Amino acid sequence: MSRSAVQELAGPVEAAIAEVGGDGVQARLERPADPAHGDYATAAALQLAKPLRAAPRQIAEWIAERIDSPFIASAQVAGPGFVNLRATPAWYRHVIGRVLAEDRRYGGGAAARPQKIQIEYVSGNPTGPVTASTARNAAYGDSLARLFEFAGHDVQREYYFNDAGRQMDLFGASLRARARGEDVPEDGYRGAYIEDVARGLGLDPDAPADEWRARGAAAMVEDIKRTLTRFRAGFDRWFLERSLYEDGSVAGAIETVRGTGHTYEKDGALWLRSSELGDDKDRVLVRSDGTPTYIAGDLAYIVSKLERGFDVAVYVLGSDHHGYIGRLKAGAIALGYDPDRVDIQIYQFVKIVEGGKAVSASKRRGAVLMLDELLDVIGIDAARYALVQRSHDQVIELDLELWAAQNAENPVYYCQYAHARIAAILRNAERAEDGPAPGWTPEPAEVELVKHLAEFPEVVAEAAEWRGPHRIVAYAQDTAKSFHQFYKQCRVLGEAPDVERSRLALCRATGLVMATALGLVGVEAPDRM
RNA sequence: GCGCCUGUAGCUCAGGGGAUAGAGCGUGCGCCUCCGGAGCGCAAGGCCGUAGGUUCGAUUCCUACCAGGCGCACCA
Repeated sequence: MSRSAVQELAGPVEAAIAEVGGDGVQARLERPADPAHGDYATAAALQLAKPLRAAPRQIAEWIAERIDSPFIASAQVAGPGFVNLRATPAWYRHVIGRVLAEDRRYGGGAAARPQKIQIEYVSGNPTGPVTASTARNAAYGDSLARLFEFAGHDVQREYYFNDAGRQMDLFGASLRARARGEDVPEDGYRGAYIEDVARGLGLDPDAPADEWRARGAAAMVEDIKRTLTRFRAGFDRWFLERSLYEDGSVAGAIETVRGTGHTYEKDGALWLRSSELGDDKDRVLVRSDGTPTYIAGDLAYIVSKLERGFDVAVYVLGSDHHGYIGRLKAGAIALGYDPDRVDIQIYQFVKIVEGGKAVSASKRRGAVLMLDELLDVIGIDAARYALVQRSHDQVIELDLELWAAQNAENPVYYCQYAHARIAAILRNAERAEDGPAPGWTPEPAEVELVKHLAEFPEVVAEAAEWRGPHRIVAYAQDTAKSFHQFYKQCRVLGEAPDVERSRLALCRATGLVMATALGLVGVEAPDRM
């Protein structure tokens, strides 16, 4: 783990804060709204006013005069008690040097506390192809997993196939009915793909429903894996719910919660007393007919996850499943685990529109946009970018026309274009650069760009901690903007040797960071477009 | 009724206690003798849903209310 370049500025400031009696108070450097105020600023003096019983501006003076660092050119008190800092050219050169030295590792390994994290995402019944709505789960979950890994956590990605239960029986029955030319059962699956799948299996229409179910599920599992791979959503393990029943895990989990005293019997069923553990109501674990509910399976799965040695199990679920939070946490407690080890992330729905008209609907009724179709229309990069650029707890609208456009209206190209431009400059350079020249002093556009590069490690750490990969997209967009401005204002090739060399180094450093950032959300950083 | 999420520019949305609230798209006006114009600059456009509270300081945290989305099975 490495301190970010911004923290290298904060260090001397914190030392000064400690000297004036603010031991342990963080500098928390921020960019002043007005660049005329300086490069970074700390509001620590304002927070110290009360404990130190002194005027904030006075404290700021004390801090400012004690700051001593080769990377800080000046420290000035301003406003109610801010200390405004100006970085030295040496710091800017240092930042570029660090990015180049750390290469694609730059920005990574910043997790405050590396953990073993298991992340389960997408997951669902293998009753049909992956839909475009589910794509948000895949884009978000996969980006989170990439972020965790990059931040320094040990990550396992898992897909949980709900291949047991009534939905699967309905799916099998629907396939069989279609093959026999009959109407699908009530509540059955009516999507157009059902007929294709039924035909593709080449099974005797009169084969037992069980066989239709098993063969259909196997085919859908393969189809789901193929589509997700195409979408660059990777998994280390494909877990089958059925296995939990077959190896006795479900029975074992039921015994465990019985043993901890969090169950009771009523109306011939076994209930989990979840209402006392934070859930809104009690839940049936074993039906009066003796069969376990899906909750029993969920409990067994929690045991499976946590007993495999993960510190935390992250679940990525759609907003229609938000009721799971209370249920799963209650289950974890009943099983004797710390509920904080179950980390449930809920993402809101995607409204897919085309020309202002909604195109998404339920899978069971058919007329649904599938992920493969979405990718055919707008491409993988645009789909990943569009689905992860906004906070996961924000309902989003995905306009097919906008994202399919091969022009400047399409936001994904803005970032990619910056990377391609950099690649073009590096291609055209006549000699390899070797870091910024020793006496180089950056111009304003360069200052701005380097600051962005310096802040990347913190952005990564925060994005991972807050489970918000959209911050990476926002960062990539900001950095791209900063580069485009630099490109316009500062010519690279053909300038004086020291300037050219330094700017080439800055270009290469920016290209590296852009590629890393886009890679974290599964978007490619092309050298040519 | 209860619970979760959300109300910020014309539209889609960033902003996880700090100074004059931002971006993309859209609108208007400019910028290619030079590294890729999928770009850059300038301008217009905001009671940050409403009302209270905490704080030196609130778009940010808390409460209530209003509005929208999603849920509240012995289905998964």
